[in-house]
Amino acid sequence: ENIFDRSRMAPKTPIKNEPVDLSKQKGCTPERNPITPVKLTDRPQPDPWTPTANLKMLISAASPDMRDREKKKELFRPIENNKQETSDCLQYDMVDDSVVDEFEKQRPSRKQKSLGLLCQKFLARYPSYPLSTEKTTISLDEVASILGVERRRIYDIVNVLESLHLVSRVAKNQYCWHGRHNLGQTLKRLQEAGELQYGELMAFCQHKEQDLDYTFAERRKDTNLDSQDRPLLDFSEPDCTSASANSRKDKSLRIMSQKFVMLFLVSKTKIVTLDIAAKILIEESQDTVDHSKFKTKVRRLYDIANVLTSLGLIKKVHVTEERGRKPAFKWIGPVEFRGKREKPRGHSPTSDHLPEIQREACAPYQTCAGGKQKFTCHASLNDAQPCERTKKKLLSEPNSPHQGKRGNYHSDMFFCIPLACATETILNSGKNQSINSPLSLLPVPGDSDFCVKPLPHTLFPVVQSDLPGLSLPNGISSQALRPPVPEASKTENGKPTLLPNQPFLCFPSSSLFMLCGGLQESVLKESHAVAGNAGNRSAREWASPHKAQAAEVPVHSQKRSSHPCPSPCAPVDNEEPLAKKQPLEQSNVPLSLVVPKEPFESPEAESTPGSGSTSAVHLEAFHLDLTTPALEAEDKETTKSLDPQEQEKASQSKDPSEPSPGKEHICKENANQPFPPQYLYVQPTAGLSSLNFLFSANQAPGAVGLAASHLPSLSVPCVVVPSAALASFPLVCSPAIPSPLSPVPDSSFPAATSLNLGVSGLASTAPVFIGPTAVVPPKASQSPPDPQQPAQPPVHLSPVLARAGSAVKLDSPVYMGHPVTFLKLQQPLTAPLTPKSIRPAHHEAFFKTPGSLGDPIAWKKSEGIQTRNASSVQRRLEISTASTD
DNA sequence: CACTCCCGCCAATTA
DNA sequence: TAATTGGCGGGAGTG
Repeated sequence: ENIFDRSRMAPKTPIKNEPVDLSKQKGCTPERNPITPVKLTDRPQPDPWTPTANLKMLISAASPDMRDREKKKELFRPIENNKQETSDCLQYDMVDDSVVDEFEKQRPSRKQKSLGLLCQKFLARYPSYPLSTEKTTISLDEVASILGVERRRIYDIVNVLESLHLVSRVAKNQYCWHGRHNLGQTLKRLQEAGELQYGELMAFCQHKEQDLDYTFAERRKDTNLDSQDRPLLDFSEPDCTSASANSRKDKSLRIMSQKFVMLFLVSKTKIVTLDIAAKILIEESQDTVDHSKFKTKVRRLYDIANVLTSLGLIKKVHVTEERGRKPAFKWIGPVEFRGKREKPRGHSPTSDHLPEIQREACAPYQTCAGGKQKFTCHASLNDAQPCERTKKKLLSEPNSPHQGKRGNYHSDMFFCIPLACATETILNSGKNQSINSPLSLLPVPGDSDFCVKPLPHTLFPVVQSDLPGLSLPNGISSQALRPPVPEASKTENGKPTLLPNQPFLCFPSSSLFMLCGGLQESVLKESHAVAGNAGNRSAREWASPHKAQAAEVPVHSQKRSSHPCPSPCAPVDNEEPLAKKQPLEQSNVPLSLVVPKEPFESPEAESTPGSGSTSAVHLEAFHLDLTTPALEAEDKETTKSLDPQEQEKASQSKDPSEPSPGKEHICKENANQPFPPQYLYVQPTAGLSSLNFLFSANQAPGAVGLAASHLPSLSVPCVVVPSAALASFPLVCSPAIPSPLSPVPDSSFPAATSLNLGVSGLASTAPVFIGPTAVVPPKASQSPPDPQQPAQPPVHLSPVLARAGSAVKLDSPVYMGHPVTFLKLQQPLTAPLTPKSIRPAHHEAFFKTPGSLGDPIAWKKSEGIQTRNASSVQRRLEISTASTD
């Protein structure tokens, strides 16, 4: 283990010494002895101190120069070096502070011992942007002794840094320092993941914090899913990670850290209050939040916040709310990640980084996939073969036990993220650009498949058989997913008319998105014009990622450290859409928490993306499966529920408008459809796998019994589409209503959707949208009735569905005509956001929905993963039901 | 008193 | 079994 250190260690060590001093900089005078400063004050005191001091002394004597030199060397880069150097200088200065320290020494105040200060010292020892070539190893023992603290403290720091991939565990006692080169990507991923998981929540929070809290509690179950999500977060680093290292289970601190960061990234205001964060982060299933638990969570958040503060990512602030002033933290780090701001230099991807880089750039998906394939799939979306692979995998794997495993990693989850991104975009969509990308995103996953495939096909009668797959839990996810894919392909092939016959369709989250996208079309269009192709791509990629996720799901990922993928999506995403999107989104809301994005966004994008993401996260397996299907659906799905998928596709195709290019094809085809079919679309909830179902207004409800078993039986025209990427399956019920969508201008998506559906076959009159997405509202408004009806059916279908129904009820009150809301969610995403236009409504809707969601929770618990899936589904359902209107 | 959050026990995991 | 990790919460420092 030490080996690594050897070469570098020497130099570094010295450096470290200096750093110590740094912490004190504030103090004042610069003096040389770094050692003295902080530590002295701290307690390490006598003993430790001495030793440390000695070391420092030695270092200072000899090393200072060494260190500098070395650093300089490392720093080769001009620019970065400059910065670093500067920092170094600072450090030195810090050291100098020793004088001041002396004063302080006498009384080591608590502050001096703070984790934040300790973290600063720790960070001072390493370059923010280390040369790629050089790997810096960190010896915990060494650092602990140098900094004069117990090792336990170092763990606190390292765990948080690890969550951001600034370091990775190489071996026992050994961590590898990566610096901030990939911070941008990591943040991006987190943002994406956050969108999926927390988008909804954020929205809620904004509206009703308290409610949210409750919601959260309810969702906690879902949260479990979150745990699964973790993986997502964990992007392990390729290089350093040692398989062994990862093992630890969950590492709450790591996960919490990532989630906490996600909240900031998802929050429009970039301000997160501790209490809200704690509530959101309390994963446990327990509804009741123990006060003690809450306190513990808050303690941890402080620990994390201190580290993040030291990293310059957040700062402490106070939010004055009605109830009073609350401690909060504001994100002051980068908001846009494309460029990876953090990485100043164009650092070459050096050895260490390379892997990651590659991942990011090209392979990211693969990487993530841990199951590389997954990513591949992603890519594959573009490439036929890969996709197929993924599909296969999905098919096979998904079914396999793994599904749920989180083990796999989160990375998978990440994949999902793309969706999230999309969502975000959507949110932003208000803004065209962003929107475009989002749309594209949404569509992408499925799109490519869908689009490619003839939308028309999509409509084939739903195969009930497919439904089975849908059946909740395990089977469902995998199956469902699978089917979709095949279907998609099939759709292309030919099963065009699904819709007509089928009462309802289940769309993979992706599909949903698609739908949403449709709604957003307008937006998309706008944006697309700009982004157009690019958007499509992104979409594809995303889609593929989803698939990948699905695929990956089965695969386990590495343990914590391994993160496979550096966010595949990121690369792509970052580029166009994301950047655009994000900015927009954020800007919007002032709320303390994340606020929902723009109304539009919320609706579609979110729904879709969110669902996808969510599902991915939570359900992973399920979602994955589902998603996969969508994407890959062709292969798999065909077998199973191709039809549904197709429908979904169709629906997607509807969406296509949004999606950009590829999708558009589909869309066009779909477009043919006169208009939105009526259906209810249920967004998948945020993180979880959500199943999106489209119910034809007509059939709606009852007819469709979604229950897994039912589905098949249902001869209904339902189509279940696996959400391609995500697991979530949005449900759409097409009521027979016609117009709801049309009204929805904003939500082009809905409209589009409806159209598609209608065209596809659903004759349902009024389309109802149920779903998190905002889209719904418009539709909903128009077709108020639907929601309920649809809801009922769902109930039949599966518990989930039922819930959905129930949820719907709940929702209904909330929304006025909006159907909305989604269910899911704990963290999910939520799509909550619905479209901007919707916003007001959305907000409410969301909230309300959540309430409805509560029921779902129960379900969730019922079964782990499955539950999750179900939950998501349920949620969706609920959403759908809710509002009708 | 409320907010922070240090400290370190001790369980879970590893080696 | 010993060592490493890290969850957790008592309770102290600060304002």
